Amino acid sequence: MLKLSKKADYGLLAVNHLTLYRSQGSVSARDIGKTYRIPVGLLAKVLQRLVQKGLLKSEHGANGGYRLAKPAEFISALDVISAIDGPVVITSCKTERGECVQTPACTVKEPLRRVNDRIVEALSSLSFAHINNPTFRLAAN
Amino acid sequence: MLKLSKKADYGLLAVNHLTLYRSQGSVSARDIGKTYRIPVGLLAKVLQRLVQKGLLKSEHGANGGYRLAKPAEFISALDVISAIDGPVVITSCKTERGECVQTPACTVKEPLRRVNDRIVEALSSLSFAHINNPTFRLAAN
DNA sequence: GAATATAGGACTGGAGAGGTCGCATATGCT
DNA sequence: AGCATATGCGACCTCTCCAGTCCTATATTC
Repeated sequence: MLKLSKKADYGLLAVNHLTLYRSQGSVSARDIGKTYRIPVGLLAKVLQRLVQKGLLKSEHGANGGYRLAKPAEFISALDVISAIDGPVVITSCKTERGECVQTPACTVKEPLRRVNDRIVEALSSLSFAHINNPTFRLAAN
Repeated sequence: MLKLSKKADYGLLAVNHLTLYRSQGSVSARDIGKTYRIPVGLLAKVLQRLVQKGLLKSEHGANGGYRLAKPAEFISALDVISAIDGPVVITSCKTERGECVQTPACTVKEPLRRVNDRIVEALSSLSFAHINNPTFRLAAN
Protein backbone atom coordinates (compact mmCIF):
# COMPACT_ATOMS: atom_id res chain seq x y z
CA MET A 1 0.00 0.00 0.00
CA LEU A 2 3.02 2.28 -0.17
CA LYS A 3 2.87 3.19 3.50
CA LEU A 4 5.51 3.32 6.16
CA SER A 5 5.04 0.87 9.00
CA LYS A 6 4.05 2.29 12.36
CA LYS A 7 7.38 1.16 13.69
CA ALA A 8 9.14 3.28 11.10
CA ASP A 9 6.94 6.24 12.00
CA TYR A 10 7.78 5.74 15.64
CA GLY A 11 11.45 5.50 14.80
CA LEU A 12 11.43 8.76 12.90
CA LEU A 13 9.59 10.48 15.68
CA ALA A 14 11.96 9.13 18.31
CA VAL A 15 15.13 9.99 16.43
CA ASN A 16 13.83 13.47 15.84
CA HIS A 17 13.09 13.78 19.53
CA LEU A 18 16.63 12.71 20.35
CA THR A 19 17.86 15.30 17.87
CA LEU A 20 15.88 18.06 19.53
CA TYR A 21 17.01 17.08 23.02
CA ARG A 22 20.52 15.92 22.22
CA SER A 23 22.05 18.56 24.52
CA GLN A 24 20.33 16.93 27.50
CA GLY A 25 22.01 13.55 27.27
CA SER A 26 20.12 10.29 27.12
CA VAL A 27 16.34 10.04 26.95
CA SER A 28 14.53 6.87 27.95
CA ALA A 29 12.07 4.97 25.78
CA ARG A 30 9.55 5.61 28.51
CA ASP A 31 9.87 9.39 28.23
CA ILE A 32 9.66 9.40 24.46
CA GLY A 33 6.69 7.06 24.52
CA LYS A 34 4.82 9.29 26.90
CA THR A 35 5.52 12.39 24.87
CA TYR A 36 4.09 10.99 21.65
CA ARG A 37 1.69 8.42 23.08
CA ILE A 38 3.60 5.51 21.62
CA PRO A 39 3.35 2.08 23.33
CA VAL A 40 6.57 1.98 25.33
CA GLY A 41 7.32 -1.69 24.84
CA LEU A 42 7.07 -1.40 21.12
CA LEU A 43 9.08 1.78 20.98
CA ALA A 44 11.83 0.13 23.02
CA LYS A 45 12.12 -2.56 20.37
CA VAL A 46 12.39 0.02 17.65
CA LEU A 47 15.08 1.92 19.50
CA GLN A 48 17.04 -1.26 20.16
CA ARG A 49 17.04 -1.92 16.48
CA LEU A 50 18.38 1.54 15.78
CA VAL A 51 21.16 0.87 18.26
CA GLN A 52 22.01 -2.38 16.47
CA LYS A 53 22.25 -0.47 13.22
CA GLY A 54 24.58 2.07 14.76
CA LEU A 55 22.27 5.06 14.56
CA LEU A 56 21.81 5.40 18.31
CA LYS A 57 23.78 4.61 21.42
CA SER A 58 22.18 3.32 24.57
CA GLU A 59 22.92 3.49 28.27
CA HIS A 60 21.63 0.94 30.71
CA GLY A 61 20.40 1.56 34.21
CA ALA A 62 18.81 4.46 36.02
CA ASN A 63 19.12 7.73 34.11
CA GLY A 64 19.97 5.66 31.09
CA GLY A 65 18.30 5.83 27.72
CA TYR A 66 19.17 6.61 24.13
CA ARG A 67 21.08 9.30 22.30
CA LEU A 68 22.26 9.87 18.76
CA ALA A 69 25.35 7.95 17.79
CA LYS A 70 26.48 10.75 15.44
CA PRO A 71 25.59 14.30 14.47
CA ALA A 72 22.02 14.79 13.24
CA GLU A 73 23.15 15.82 9.78
CA PHE A 74 24.57 12.36 9.24
CA ILE A 75 21.36 10.52 10.07
CA SER A 76 18.76 10.44 7.32
CA ALA A 77 15.13 9.38 7.22
CA LEU A 78 16.25 6.58 4.93
CA ASP A 79 18.70 5.33 7.55
CA VAL A 80 15.95 5.05 10.12
CA ILE A 81 13.35 3.55 7.81
CA SER A 82 15.62 0.94 6.29
CA ALA A 83 16.99 0.03 9.71
CA ILE A 84 13.48 -0.81 10.83
CA ASP A 85 11.58 -1.93 7.74
CA GLY A 86 14.50 -3.25 5.75
CA PRO A 87 15.61 -1.88 2.38
CA VAL A 88 13.22 0.45 0.58
CA VAL A 89 11.93 -1.41 -2.47
CA ILE A 90 8.45 -0.55 -3.67
CA THR A 91 8.00 -3.66 -5.77
CA SER A 92 7.88 -7.34 -4.87
CA CYS A 93 10.08 -8.25 -7.84
CA LYS A 94 12.73 -9.69 -5.60
CA THR A 95 12.83 -10.37 -1.91
CA GLU A 96 14.94 -12.59 0.32
CA ARG A 97 12.58 -15.38 -0.70
CA GLY A 98 13.39 -15.15 -4.41
CA GLU A 99 11.79 -13.42 -7.35
CA CYS A 100 8.13 -13.11 -8.16
CA VAL A 101 6.83 -15.22 -11.02
CA GLN A 102 6.13 -12.18 -13.19
CA THR A 103 9.70 -10.97 -13.21
CA PRO A 104 10.83 -12.57 -16.48
CA ALA A 105 7.93 -11.15 -18.48
CA CYS A 106 7.67 -7.93 -16.52
CA THR A 107 7.62 -4.80 -18.67
CA VAL A 108 7.39 -2.28 -15.88
CA LYS A 109 10.13 -3.27 -13.45
CA GLU A 110 12.68 -0.95 -14.98
CA PRO A 111 10.52 2.20 -14.79
CA LEU A 112 9.52 1.26 -11.27
CA ARG A 113 13.12 0.83 -10.33
CA ARG A 114 13.70 4.42 -11.39
CA VAL A 115 10.79 5.62 -9.31
CA ASN A 116 12.29 3.68 -6.45
CA ASP A 117 15.58 5.46 -6.92
CA ARG A 118 13.80 8.77 -6.68
CA ILE A 119 12.17 7.81 -3.44
CA VAL A 120 15.43 6.60 -1.95
CA GLU A 121 17.05 9.81 -3.03
CA ALA A 122 14.36 11.94 -1.39
CA LEU A 123 14.56 10.00 1.85
CA SER A 124 18.33 9.96 2.01
CA SER A 125 18.55 13.69 1.39
CA LEU A 126 16.37 14.27 4.42
CA SER A 127 18.62 14.43 7.48
CA PHE A 128 17.40 15.21 10.95
CA ALA A 129 19.42 18.37 11.00
CA HIS A 130 17.48 19.24 7.89
CA ILE A 131 14.11 18.39 9.35
CA ASN A 132 14.51 20.79 12.24
CA ASN A 133 15.64 23.67 10.10
CA PRO A 134 12.54 25.88 9.90
CA THR A 135 13.27 26.88 6.33
CA PHE A 136 14.18 23.44 5.10
CA ARG A 137 13.54 22.24 1.61
CA LEU A 138 14.24 18.90 0.03
CA ALA A 139 17.30 18.82 -2.16
CA ALA A 140 16.83 19.27 -5.90
CA ASN A 141 13.49 21.01 -5.58
CA MET B 1 6.45 -1.27 4.44
CA LEU B 2 6.49 1.19 1.55
CA LYS B 3 5.57 -1.43 -1.02
CA LEU B 4 3.01 -1.42 -3.75
CA SER B 5 0.28 -4.01 -3.36
CA LYS B 6 0.31 -6.94 -5.74
CA LYS B 7 -2.95 -5.65 -7.14
CA ALA B 8 -1.27 -2.40 -8.03
CA ASP B 9 1.61 -4.27 -9.64
CA TYR B 10 -0.85 -6.30 -11.65
CA GLY B 11 -2.67 -3.17 -12.68
CA LEU B 12 0.50 -1.52 -13.93
CA LEU B 13 1.47 -4.62 -15.85
CA ALA B 14 -1.98 -4.93 -17.39
CA VAL B 15 -2.28 -1.31 -18.42
CA ASN B 16 1.13 -1.47 -19.96
CA HIS B 17 0.11 -4.56 -21.87
CA LEU B 18 -2.97 -2.77 -23.16
CA THR B 19 -0.72 0.09 -24.18
CA LEU B 20 1.58 -2.20 -26.14
CA TYR B 21 -1.32 -3.96 -27.86
CA ARG B 22 -3.71 -1.06 -28.20
CA SER B 23 -3.75 -1.36 -31.99
CA GLN B 24 -5.27 -4.82 -31.68
CA GLY B 25 -8.47 -3.80 -29.94
CA SER B 26 -9.65 -5.33 -26.70
CA VAL B 27 -7.67 -7.88 -24.71
CA SER B 28 -9.34 -10.17 -22.18
CA ALA B 29 -8.32 -10.53 -18.56
CA ARG B 30 -7.71 -14.16 -19.36
CA ASP B 31 -5.13 -13.37 -22.01
CA ILE B 32 -3.31 -10.87 -19.86
CA GLY B 33 -3.35 -13.21 -16.90
CA LYS B 34 -1.81 -16.02 -18.92
CA THR B 35 0.89 -13.78 -20.33
CA TYR B 36 2.16 -12.65 -16.95
CA ARG B 37 1.02 -15.58 -14.83
CA ILE B 38 -1.40 -13.50 -12.83
CA PRO B 39 -4.44 -15.21 -11.24
CA VAL B 40 -7.20 -14.37 -13.70
CA GLY B 41 -9.99 -13.84 -11.19
CA LEU B 42 -7.96 -11.36 -9.26
CA LEU B 43 -6.76 -9.56 -12.33
CA ALA B 44 -10.35 -9.21 -13.52
CA LYS B 45 -11.21 -7.41 -10.30
CA VAL B 46 -8.32 -5.05 -10.76
CA LEU B 47 -9.29 -4.29 -14.34
CA GLN B 48 -12.90 -3.69 -13.36
CA ARG B 49 -11.69 -1.16 -10.87
CA LEU B 50 -9.70 0.61 -13.53
CA VAL B 51 -12.83 0.74 -15.67
CA GLN B 52 -14.77 2.29 -12.80
CA LYS B 53 -12.11 4.93 -12.46
CA GLY B 54 -12.30 5.74 -16.16
CA LEU B 55 -8.84 4.54 -17.14
CA LEU B 56 -10.03 1.60 -19.21
CA LYS B 57 -13.08 0.70 -21.22
CA SER B 58 -14.53 -2.78 -21.31
CA GLU B 59 -16.47 -4.85 -23.79
CA HIS B 60 -18.65 -7.75 -22.77
CA GLY B 61 -19.09 -10.99 -24.61
CA ALA B 62 -17.01 -13.11 -26.88
CA ASN B 63 -14.01 -11.23 -28.25
CA GLY B 64 -14.60 -8.70 -25.51
CA GLY B 65 -12.02 -7.47 -23.06
CA TYR B 66 -10.37 -4.25 -22.04
CA ARG B 67 -8.71 -1.35 -23.80
CA LEU B 68 -7.35 2.03 -22.81
CA ALA B 69 -9.99 4.71 -22.32
CA LYS B 70 -7.60 7.41 -23.53
CA PRO B 71 -4.17 7.82 -25.12
CA ALA B 72 -1.31 6.25 -23.19
CA GLU B 73 0.36 9.57 -22.54
CA PHE B 74 -2.60 10.62 -20.43
CA ILE B 75 -2.50 7.62 -18.13
CA SER B 76 0.13 7.72 -15.40
CA ALA B 77 1.44 5.14 -12.97
CA LEU B 78 -0.10 7.27 -10.23
CA ASP B 79 -3.52 7.01 -11.88
CA VAL B 80 -3.35 3.24 -11.83
CA ILE B 81 -1.91 2.91 -8.35
CA SER B 82 -4.32 5.31 -6.71
CA ALA B 83 -7.25 3.75 -8.53
CA ILE B 84 -6.40 0.42 -6.95
CA ASP B 85 -4.75 1.16 -3.62
CA GLY B 86 -6.38 4.48 -2.92
CA PRO B 87 -4.54 7.78 -2.55
CA VAL B 88 -0.77 7.61 -2.13
CA VAL B 89 0.03 8.67 1.42
CA ILE B 90 3.09 7.17 3.03
CA THR B 91 2.11 8.05 6.59
CA SER B 92 -0.80 6.96 8.76
CA CYS B 93 -1.30 10.53 10.03
CA LYS B 94 -4.74 10.75 8.58
CA THR B 95 -6.96 8.18 6.94
CA GLU B 96 -10.67 8.00 6.30
CA ARG B 97 -10.97 6.80 9.91
CA GLY B 98 -9.52 9.95 11.45
CA GLU B 99 -6.07 10.96 12.60
CA CYS B 100 -3.54 8.94 14.52
CA VAL B 101 -2.99 9.86 18.14
CA GLN B 102 0.50 11.17 17.49
CA THR B 103 -0.60 13.82 15.04
CA PRO B 104 -0.86 16.78 17.45
CA ALA B 105 2.66 16.27 18.84
CA CYS B 106 4.16 15.01 15.60
CA THR B 107 7.33 16.79 14.58
CA VAL B 108 7.96 14.91 11.38
CA LYS B 109 4.67 15.01 9.52
CA GLU B 110 5.57 18.11 7.55
CA PRO B 111 8.88 16.75 6.20
CA LEU B 112 7.18 13.48 5.39
CA ARG B 113 4.45 15.31 3.57
CA ARG B 114 7.13 16.80 1.34
CA VAL B 115 8.66 13.42 0.67
CA ASN B 116 5.18 12.23 -0.18
CA ASP B 117 4.81 15.06 -2.67
CA ARG B 118 8.01 13.97 -4.34
CA ILE B 119 6.78 10.44 -4.70
CA VAL B 120 3.46 11.55 -6.12
CA GLU B 121 5.32 13.77 -8.54
CA ALA B 122 7.53 10.93 -9.71
CA LEU B 123 4.60 8.59 -10.21
CA SER B 124 2.42 11.11 -11.96
CA SER B 125 5.20 12.08 -14.37
CA LEU B 126 5.44 8.46 -15.44
CA SER B 127 2.94 7.90 -18.24
CA PHE B 128 2.58 4.68 -20.15
CA ALA B 129 3.65 6.37 -23.33
CA HIS B 130 6.73 7.28 -21.36
CA ILE B 131 7.36 3.79 -20.04
CA ASN B 132 7.51 2.26 -23.49
CA ASN B 133 9.86 4.83 -24.87
CA PRO B 134 13.20 3.01 -24.90
CA THR B 135 15.11 6.14 -24.00
CA PHE B 136 12.76 7.34 -21.33
CA ARG B 137 13.86 9.26 -18.29
CA LEU B 138 11.83 10.53 -15.38
CA ALA B 139 11.11 14.22 -15.48
CA ALA B 140 13.41 16.53 -13.57
CA ASN B 141 16.32 14.13 -13.48
C1' DG C 1 19.58 -4.24 47.21
C1' DA C 2 15.85 -1.51 45.37
C1' DA C 3 14.62 1.17 41.44
C1' DT C 4 15.14 2.04 36.77
C1' DA C 5 17.09 1.25 32.41
C1' DT C 6 18.06 -1.56 28.02
C1' DA C 7 18.22 -6.47 25.46
C1' DG C 8 15.70 -9.70 23.47
C1' DG C 9 12.82 -13.74 22.82
C1' DA C 10 7.99 -15.78 22.83
C1' DC C 11 3.52 -15.08 22.06
C1' DT C 12 -1.16 -13.24 20.61
C1' DG C 13 -4.91 -10.68 18.25
C1' DG C 14 -6.55 -8.70 14.40
C1' DA C 15 -6.49 -6.31 10.05
C1' DG C 16 -5.86 -6.64 5.56
C1' DA C 17 -3.73 -8.57 1.38
C1' DG C 18 -4.23 -12.15 -1.91
C1' DG C 19 -7.05 -15.23 -3.97
C1' DT C 20 -11.43 -18.19 -5.03
C1' DC C 21 -16.23 -19.02 -6.25
C1' DG C 22 -20.71 -18.37 -7.89
C1' DC C 23 -24.08 -15.92 -10.30
C1' DA C 24 -25.91 -12.25 -13.21
C1' DT C 25 -25.43 -9.90 -17.53
C1' DA C 26 -23.81 -8.89 -22.15
C1' DT C 27 -22.09 -10.25 -26.77
C1' DG C 28 -20.63 -13.08 -30.81
C1' DC C 29 -21.01 -17.33 -33.40
C1' DT C 30 -23.24 -21.23 -35.45
C1' DA D 1 -32.24 -20.45 -30.11
C1' DG D 2 -28.37 -21.97 -27.75
C1' DC D 3 -23.71 -22.13 -26.45
C1' DA D 4 -19.20 -20.23 -25.51
C1' DT D 5 -16.91 -16.49 -23.87
C1' DA D 6 -16.64 -12.05 -21.85
C1' DT D 7 -17.22 -8.55 -17.91
C1' DG D 8 -19.54 -7.10 -13.22
C1' DC D 9 -19.87 -7.86 -8.63
C1' DG D 10 -20.55 -9.56 -4.10
C1' DA D 11 -19.45 -13.15 -0.63
C1' DC D 12 -16.15 -15.70 1.23
C1' DC D 13 -11.78 -17.85 2.71
C1' DT D 14 -6.96 -18.29 4.01
C1' DC D 15 -2.79 -16.82 5.61
C1' DT D 16 0.68 -13.57 6.31
C1' DC D 17 2.46 -10.11 8.99
C1' DC D 18 2.00 -5.84 11.60
C1' DA D 19 1.22 -4.07 16.13
C1' DG D 20 1.37 -4.81 20.63
C1' DT D 21 2.10 -7.45 25.17
C1' DC D 22 4.70 -10.05 28.43
C1' DC D 23 8.44 -12.08 30.66
C1' DT D 24 13.15 -12.73 31.87
C1' DA D 25 17.98 -11.40 31.87
C1' DT D 26 21.35 -7.88 32.31
C1' DA D 27 23.33 -3.38 33.41
C1' DT D 28 23.61 0.96 36.15
C1' DT D 29 22.63 4.37 39.83
C1' DC D 30 21.85 5.59 44.46
